[in-house]
This record gives sequence, C-alpha cells and structure tokens, in this order.
Amino acid sequence: MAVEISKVYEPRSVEEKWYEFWLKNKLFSCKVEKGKKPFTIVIPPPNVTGSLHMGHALNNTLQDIIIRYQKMRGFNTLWVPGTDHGGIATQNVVEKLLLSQGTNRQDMGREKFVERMWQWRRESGDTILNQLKKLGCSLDWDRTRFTMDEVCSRAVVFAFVNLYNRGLIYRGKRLVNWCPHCQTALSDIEVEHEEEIGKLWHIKYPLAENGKQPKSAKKSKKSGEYVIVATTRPETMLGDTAVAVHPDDKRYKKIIGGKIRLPLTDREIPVVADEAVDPTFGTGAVKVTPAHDPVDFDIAARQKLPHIVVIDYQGKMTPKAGDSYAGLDRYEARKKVLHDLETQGLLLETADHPHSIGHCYRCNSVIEPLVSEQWFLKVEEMSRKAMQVVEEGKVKFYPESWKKPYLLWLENLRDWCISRQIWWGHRIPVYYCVSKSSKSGKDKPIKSNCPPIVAHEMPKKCPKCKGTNIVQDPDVLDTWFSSALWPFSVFGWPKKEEEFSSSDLEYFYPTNVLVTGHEILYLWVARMIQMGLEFMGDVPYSDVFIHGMVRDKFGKKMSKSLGNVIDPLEVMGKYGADALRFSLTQSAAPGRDMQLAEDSFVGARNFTNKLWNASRFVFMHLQNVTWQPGFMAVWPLDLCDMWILAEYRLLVNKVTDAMNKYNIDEAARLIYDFFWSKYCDWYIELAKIRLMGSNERNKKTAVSMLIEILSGVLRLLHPIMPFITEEIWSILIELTGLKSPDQLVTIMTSSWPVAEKEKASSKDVEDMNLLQNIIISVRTIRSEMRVPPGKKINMVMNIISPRQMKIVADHLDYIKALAGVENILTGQRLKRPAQSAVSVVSEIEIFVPLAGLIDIEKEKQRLVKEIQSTEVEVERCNKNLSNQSFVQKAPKKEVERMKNRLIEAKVKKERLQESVKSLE
RNA sequence: GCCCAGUUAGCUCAGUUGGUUAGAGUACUUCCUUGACAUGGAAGGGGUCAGAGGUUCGAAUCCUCUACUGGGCACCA
Repeated sequence: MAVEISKVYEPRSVEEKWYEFWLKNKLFSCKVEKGKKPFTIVIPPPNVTGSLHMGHALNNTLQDIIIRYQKMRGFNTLWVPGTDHGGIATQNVVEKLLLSQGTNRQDMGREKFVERMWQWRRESGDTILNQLKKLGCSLDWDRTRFTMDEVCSRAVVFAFVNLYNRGLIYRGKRLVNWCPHCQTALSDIEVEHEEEIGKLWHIKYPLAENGKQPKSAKKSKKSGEYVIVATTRPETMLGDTAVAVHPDDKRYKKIIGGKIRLPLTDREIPVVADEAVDPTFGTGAVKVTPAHDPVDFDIAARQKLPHIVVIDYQGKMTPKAGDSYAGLDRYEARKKVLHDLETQGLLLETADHPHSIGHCYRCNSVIEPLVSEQWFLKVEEMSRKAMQVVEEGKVKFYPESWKKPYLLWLENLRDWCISRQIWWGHRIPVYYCVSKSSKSGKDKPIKSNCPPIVAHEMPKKCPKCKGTNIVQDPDVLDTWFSSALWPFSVFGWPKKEEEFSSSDLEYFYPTNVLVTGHEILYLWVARMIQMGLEFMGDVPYSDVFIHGMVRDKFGKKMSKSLGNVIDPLEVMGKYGADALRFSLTQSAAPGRDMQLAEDSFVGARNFTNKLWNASRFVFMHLQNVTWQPGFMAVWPLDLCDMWILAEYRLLVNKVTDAMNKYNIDEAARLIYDFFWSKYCDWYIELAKIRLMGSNERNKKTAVSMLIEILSGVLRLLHPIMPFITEEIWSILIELTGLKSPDQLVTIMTSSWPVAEKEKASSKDVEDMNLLQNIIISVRTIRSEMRVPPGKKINMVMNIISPRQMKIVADHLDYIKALAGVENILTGQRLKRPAQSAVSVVSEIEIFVPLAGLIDIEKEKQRLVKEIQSTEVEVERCNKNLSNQSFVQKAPKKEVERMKNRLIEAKVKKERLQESVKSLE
C-alpha cells in the first residue's frame, strides 16, 4: 500500500533489485532479428588497468541513455561491452607491481612476464565492467570482448597480414619517438608536447684550416675563425655530422663546402647548404645531428650525411660520444659538454628559450628521437578515404566543430609507426628463418638470410631454405592497432564468406553512434574510420558524439596527483546512481567540458526525491483505478487538464527532438523543469481540489490525468534515470492492477511517448497563465503584508473583458485553493474596499481587504514601485510606436503586440495610481 | 604562429530562426512543518549579457576588432 512507501527515496536496494531483474530477464541481450532494425553502439573499451572514474561514468551514462532511448523507440538495440589490453599503460602498471616485489620483467624473461600479465588481467581486468553495472549500463554481457581474446586477436593478425601483402605495411629504419623509460618507440600522436622554458646555448664551432687536413686541435684553434651555432641540446653535438646554412645566406657563402673542427671530438665535419635553415633565426647556422633530430635527419638524407648515434635506448651516451661521455645519462652529458665547452672558451651566450618538448603520453618521460628499425603503416590512401566520408556527411560529428580538426589531422598525417618494443600486446605475425644465421642473442637484432615470412601462424619450416629454426619478430603492435579494428572485430570479423550472410557482423555493422571524449579523436576515432573503410568497405558508425571532459569545480582536470578526483562510486553510494547520472547528463552539452561539484549531486538527488514523493502522492489516490499506459481520460477535462496536456505535448516534442540531436543535457533540463515547476507546483496542487472533493467522476478524471502525465514523464526520464523510474513504474502498474507475473511489464520495453494531437492548445496555456498570475499576485500581497499562511482572506476583482471574466468565474476554486482565499467578489466597477492591498494583472484589478493587517505605508511604497516599473513599460511602448520606422518595418504582429502592451500598461498604471490616491 | 570554442546573477549554467521586464539551479533574505515531498513550499533581493565599433525599426543573439580563459595543430636549431 502506498502509505507504507518510504518518505525518502532509498536508491541502494532499488538499484540492486532492478539491475538483477533486467539481467535475469535478458533485457540487455540482443540477437539478430530480421525485419527489425538494429541500433548498435560498441563501447569505447576501457583499459583493463582502469577503475571507474568520472570520465567513464559520463561516457557510459550517455551511451546507456542513447541505447535505452532507442530501445523504447522500437529498435533492436545492442550495446557491446569490452576492455582494452592497453599496451604500454598496462605493462607499466604490472612492472611497477613487480618492482615493489623486488623483481622486474628482464629477470623474469618474456614468457613468464607475459604469463604474469595474463594473471593480472584475470584478477583485476574486469573491475571496471562490474562498476559499470552499478551505473545501470544496459550492456549485453554475453558479448563481452577483450582486445586480446581469441576473436579479436585473430582479427589483428588477419589485418596485419592483409595489409602487409598489399604493401601497406612495411619495415623501415627511421627516426622515431623513443621513450627511454617505457623502452619502446611511439607513434607521433602518443607524444605530448609541453611548452617549457629551456636554454638556447651559443657555441663556437672553429673552422678547419682551408684545404689542409688538420692534425691536431691546436692547429685549427690558431686560425681563429669560427661559426657560431645555437642549440637547445648541446649534448647532441657529439653526434653532429655537419653544420648547415641557408644556400643564399651571404654571411656563410664563403665557407659552404668548407670544414669545421667539431669541438670535444677529433672529427671534422662539412658545412653544407640546405633550404631548411632559416637564416633569420639565431645565427643562421645550424648544427646537424641526423641521428637525434627529425629535421636534421631529413637534412642528412638530402645532403647524404652519415648518422652518428650518441644516445642509446636508455637515454645514455654511447661509446661513439667519446670516452669521456660514454655511459653518462643524457642530462649528465649535457652538463659535462657545457662545462667542457666553457673551459675551452667555446661557450658564448645563453638565453632563455621557450620551446615545447615531447613527453611520453604514458609515463611523461622526455622523448628521445632515435633511429631504429620499425614497422609502419602507409596512411595516405586510407586518410584520403577517411576524409572523404566525413566531407560527404557519411560520418557526422556532434558537435560539428570537431570536423575541421579531424580533416586537418588526416591531411598532414605521416605513416603510422605500429611496432612497439614491449611484451604485452599482439605480437607481430612476422617470422624469420635463423637456421643459417649465427645465433642472435637477447636484445640483438635478428639476422636472417632468408626473406621474412608474414603469416597467420608460425610456419614449421622456412619456405626458402627448409630450415626449421624459426623465430617470431619480438615486437608487439601498438595497442591502437587493435582498437582500430574494434567496431568489427567484436562481431567476429573476419568470417568466411559462407558464414557471412547470417552473421552478426552483417546485421550490426555499421554501428550507429560512437560516444567518446575528444582526447582520442585522432588516436582512435580517425583510425577506426580508416580501418572500417579498408576492411568492411563502410564507415564504422554514422554519428560521432563527442562529449566534454569532467573537471573539478575550479575547472581543473581531475587527477589523482592533484587530489581533486570525485569518485563516482562514492557519489552513487551517497546519492544514488540515478542522481549521478542525472547530474552528469544535465551538464553534458556536446563538446563542452563540465565543472562538477558536490552541489550538483545534491540537486539531482533532490530531484529523485521529488519524483519519488510526487509519485507517492499519485499512489495514494489509486484505489479502484484501472489504467493502461496510453489510456486517456474520457471525462470532460478541466482547464488545468487541458493546460498540462498542452505543456506535456510540447515537452514530448522538445525532448524527442533534443535526444535525436544528442542534446541530452537539454532533454534532462526540459523534463526537470516540466515535472517540478509545472506538474508538481501547479498541476498536483490543482488536482487536489477535485481529489479532496466529493464528485467521483471528477476524482477519476483527475487521477487518470495524474497517472497519464506521470507515466509519460517516467518514460521520458527512464533513459537518464533508469532505476527510480523502473521502481515507480512497477508500483504504478501493480496498484492499477496491470501486472501479471509472466508478462514482462517493465518500463524498458514500453514505448517512448508520442505527442498526440489533443484538443489542448496554446489558448489553454494562456488562460491558465492568467489564473496563475492572479494567484501569484495574491500570494505576493500575502507575503509582503505578512498575512499568516493559515489565515483566509477575501478578494474583490474588477474584470472588464468578458472572456477574462468567464475564465476567472469558472475557476474561482483554483484561486481560492492556491491563494488561500475564502470569498471572491467579481464585478466590473466595484469599489476598492477600505484598507485593501491592490494589484493589477492583465487589466484585472485585484483588491485584497486586509483590515487590521495592512500596513498603509508599506502598501504605498509597494504600489509606487510598481507604478514606476509600469511607467517604464509605457514609455518603452510609446517610444516604439511613435517611431515611424518601427511601425512601418516591423512585422504587423510585433506592432500589434506592442499596442496591446501599451494599453495594458496604461490601464495598470491608472488603476494603481487611483489606488495610491485612495490610500490617503 | 595558425585554427576552434567560450566569456550572461556570488558560483554552475540555459537562452531555439534577432522581437514582452534576459531565465533556472545553488547561495542569500523573509515567512511556513498545511494530508506527496523541509532532499519541501511561498515570496523577495541580485545581471551595463567581457569591452569597443558596425548592421538593424529593434542585438545577449548577426558582423568586425580587442582583451581574457580553455582546447587543438604546427613548431626555428
């Protein structure tokens, strides 16, 4: 019975109960149903390292809202869950763990380490998925995938082999971004550039004597001529193989082709001319270190300069850097180089120099550009196609503002370095025959005399020499390589042709929408589009919904190190999952970051409570009422019924519209406003008049209207707040006798409200607004005159317009009930009763006699203030209407409206003035 | 340096194609525990819509510039 229902909504038990119910009844699972349209989302797989943070909570709430909404609209919805192995990030986590246990991966060896990784994944990899259940996510758990499970791994190998065979994947020796901490190469987007104030050192590079081979450093010093170069990284000078100047730079024309004695070494390097040098920057002379700088690498290629590697994979100086530097860390070496230069008098000036430095996106170490042999994916053709589908609108971004950066990025994209020198990931399916090679030990490059074998499985013997000593390439693939295949690998791609027609892949691909933050737009979104087009011949989704980032209340990024994280699990425990979801939704305008503070959850929690209590009120009146969703009251409706129907219809249209455009924040606010300030504040209060009355027919009308609107709101709100709406819904149908145990009556499977055309119109809204304004004005008088809330008062109204008179006369009970009025006297020219307060609403004169209660001075002040603002209004209207341009150019409708405003304001002013006079 | 977004009440944000006195929530003031709800109700105070200029009968809304904030991209050693 309704009476027993708690006064305060208690989310905890409700949430558990319903999630279990949904699972038990398989409401999230989806199968191929020919003839029914699918609506599919594939989850952005969280890393297995992860534990749910606010970003996940937001991302998954939004996806769940879309899925639930589309399900209610009749689509065969599928939301595929899964996790990502997370390559470097995950390996780092486990390595840290090992370190704390006094061991490391090198000591363990590859095989054991990888086994340890799998163990870790088994133990803690599903944490985040379980946390998503608490959020209420309607994921089809039977389809849970992992980027390194059998199905997805097969897809990765297939993709690699296919791309290799078509010449799109190749191996090359290039300058790549190397992270000395993670011990691996990184792709260009995995490097984050940060602006730092560094130093620009100016160094004297002495010229070698002309034509002669200098035999010692002493001789060249005598010449006294030198070139000054500027550098931010002096330690790399040990690997310089040239000095470059611009070909047209007059200052250096003479020395082009000449030689430089490279300080701190016994080497001599040429002066070359290259267009890449900007003669206006610094001294116009550049030291060239091909092995450690991307620009220099290119110069060296053009000028055919040798590479000298002076920094190794650990970020330490190599023997080639010279005996006194070899083995030093790169920053130690920098100090020593500077010191040595200074003692030799070769260090000139030092200036502060702001420049950006690349950092590893996983461990934040400073990236070292190093030459190494890596696997690359050719992107030019793929990028062109991926740009085309966005330009043509086959893939749409919400908000559209991300379209341009996306296109720009693809336009300038360079080949993707896809190999990583770590152990956790998909091992590259390339095999080498080492049967005839000398043994290749640990950490040494594999040497093979036979061509590499690229295959789905390890070959038993070498096709060329028939040798059986075969090893696999030690590298693994970039974790984003498998992510790029995610939208189709989760459906079992690649399938054999004959399986294809009945497969999930064909039914669910392309999916409908990808929901993500903008931080992985390039890293992931762009690549999924490329790969989708490449392998499926179609885009992976038609919509990309990009939401903002969650920040703290000061606008700062939430991070553990700053200590400003709000834990979504804590919030759910304290306020409920629905409250968390609502507050996230409310501020999730597409593409805009949001600032979250505790207040926001409190507000949302209060809303759930309001919903709960309004429902309790409806439950109280449900005895002997039968109702079916969509069943409309047939009895004659009252004005307030017509009004709420009109407002409700407007709401349904607006909410549906907003949902379709991913303006979910707007949808949330619309429902909130309607429910709280229209349904609760006015409709329920007015319905009480009939419910407390004795007319059974009127009672029934009111009750069925209450249910009808409530049920609509519950359905509109269900995608955003699934738990509480399901709970209320279930009570509602139980009390109205609708439930049968084997009939799955759940809000999830009920339909999204459709705004049917009612008789209710904007006229009903206008009429209702008039009554509301009258009520508010009386309440204001009561409040300002300090009339005790319990005290009944009387009213006198002068109403000229017959239409207004009818509205008021027909609804005196509204005014009486909501303004605390006992008797109302209406007329056209009634006299102002002695000692009464006055108000004018839409030309209606309202007197509230307050003998003994009225404070004449106060009332006078109030009226004078009111008159002043009315005067402003009169003037404004007069000004407009006396302006010939306005009268001629503005739409007639506007002019008419202005005239009416003027009349109304004038009447109001006159009446108020009369009242002030009569106060004396 | 280039591009994008933002700047509205103390705080967090709405404000549809230009058109009543620019709205919510929160915070603040006053009153109220009335048969849904004090996680509530009623009423009130609070804004030169970042600044300047322009278009227009009319600009928070459209255009230009400036300032600040955030983001993306590219970086010259």
